[in-house]
Amino acid sequence: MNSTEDRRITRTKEAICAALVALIEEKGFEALSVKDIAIKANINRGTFYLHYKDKFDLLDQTLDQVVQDMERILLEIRLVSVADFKETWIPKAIATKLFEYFNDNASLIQAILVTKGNFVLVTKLKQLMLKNIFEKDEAISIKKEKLLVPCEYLASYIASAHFGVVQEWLDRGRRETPEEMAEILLNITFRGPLVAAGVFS
Amino acid sequence: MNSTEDRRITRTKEAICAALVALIEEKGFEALSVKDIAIKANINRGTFYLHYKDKFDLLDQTLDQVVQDMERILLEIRLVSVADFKETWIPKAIATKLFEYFNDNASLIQAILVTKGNFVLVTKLKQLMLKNIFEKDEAISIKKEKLLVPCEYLASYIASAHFGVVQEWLDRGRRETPEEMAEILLNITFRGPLVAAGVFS
DNA sequence: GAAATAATCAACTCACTGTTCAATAAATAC
DNA sequence: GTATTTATTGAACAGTGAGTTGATTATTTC
Repeated sequence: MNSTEDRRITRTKEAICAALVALIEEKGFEALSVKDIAIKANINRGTFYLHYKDKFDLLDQTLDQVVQDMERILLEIRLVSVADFKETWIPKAIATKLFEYFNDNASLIQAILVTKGNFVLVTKLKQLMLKNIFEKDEAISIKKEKLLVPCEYLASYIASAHFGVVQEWLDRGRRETPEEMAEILLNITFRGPLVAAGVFS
Repeated sequence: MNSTEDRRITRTKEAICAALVALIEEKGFEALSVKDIAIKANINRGTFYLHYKDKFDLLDQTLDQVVQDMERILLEIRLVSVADFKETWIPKAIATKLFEYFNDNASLIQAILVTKGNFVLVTKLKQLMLKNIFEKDEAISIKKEKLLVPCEYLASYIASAHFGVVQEWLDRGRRETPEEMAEILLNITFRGPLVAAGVFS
C-alpha cells in the first residue's frame, strides 16, 4: 500500500509517451495507431490498454499534464506588483519560466501543438487571463469598464498570439534563449504589434 | 468534351463536404470514418473513393479551397494606399470582406479550425504577411531594419491572434457583424492589446 | 522469500478500409 | 429524342487495426 507507482508502470508510461511524441512528429496524430505506439515503445499492445482507453485518452492525459504544469507556472502572476504589471504586462520572470518549461519539453510541446492541443492550451490560457486579469477586482486586474473591445476577444487575441510565437520558436529550432523569447513576446504585447514593427517610427 | 463538371460529381462532392462538416462538429475529425461520411452524405461508400484517396485527402482538398478563397480576398491589400495602411493596418474593407466570407461559410470554417486547418490557415496568413508586408520594398511594406523584433515572430503573433479572434467569434455564435469584427480586430492590432484593454488610460 | 501485480502472449470477434467488377442510372453530345 | 459516355451503385473480397479475454511469466514490493 505505497503511494509511489510501481516502477514498471512508470517505465511503461514513459515509453508510451515518448512513442506518442515520436509518432506525432513522424506521421501526425490522426494517422498513428495503437499498434504503432506499442511497437515504437517496445511493449505488448495489450499493455497499452492496461493504462489507456485508446489513443485519444492517451493524448488527453498527456495534455492534462501539460495544462497543469502551465497553470502552476502562470499562477505565480498573483505575486507580482502593480508596477511590474503596468510595465511588462506579465512579469518577465514568469514568461521566462514558461519558455524554460517549453524548452525542457520541446518535443512534447511541439508535437501536441499540431494536434487539438493548440486549441486546449490556448483555451486554458484564455480562461486564466479572463479569470485572473479581466474579471477580478484587485489592483492587478483591468477594469472591464475601461475596455475598448470585449474582453473575450482581447483574451483570445493575446492567448492565441502567444502560442503562435511559441510554435514559431519551436519550429525554427529554438535559436533564442527563453529569456530572449520572453523579452520579444512582452515587447510585442506591451507596445502593440505595429509599434513593435516600427510602423510609427 | 466540355470543361464543366458533370452535375453528379458536383452534387456528390457537395454532399461529402457537408457530411464532413457535420461529422467534425459531431465527433471530431480523428474519430470519423469514411463509412460515416458515406452514410451521412447518402452515397455509396465506393463513390467516396472515386473522388478522394481517403479522409485526409478530403480534408486537404477542402482546406486548399479555403486557403485559395482567403488568399484571393487578402491579396486585394495591394490596392491600398500608404495612408490607409498607416491608419488601419490592413484596410477595414478587406478585413470586413474576410469576415463576411467566414460568416457565409461559418460551419465549414468552424469545423476546420479545430483540425490541423488552424495551423494551415495561420501559416498561410503568416506567409502572406511576410511576403507582402515585411519583405517587399514598396511603399506599403515595413522596412526590416525598423523592426524591433524578428519579423517571423511578429507575423506569427498577428496571424495566430487574428484566427484566435475569428474562432472566438464563431464559438460565441457570431453576435457581432463582420464589420464590427473588422473594427475590433483592427483596433486591437493598431493600438496594441494593452492600449485596447485600457491599461494605459 | 512470499505475495502482489504488471507485462506478455495467443486467440478471438468486430468494424472499417480500400479495391474490384458487373449492373444500373443519369448525364452529356449529336 | 436517341446514342454515347460516364458516374454511381451494390456486393463481395482480403487486409489491418481495435479492443477484450484468460492463462502464463516476470518483476516489484513488503
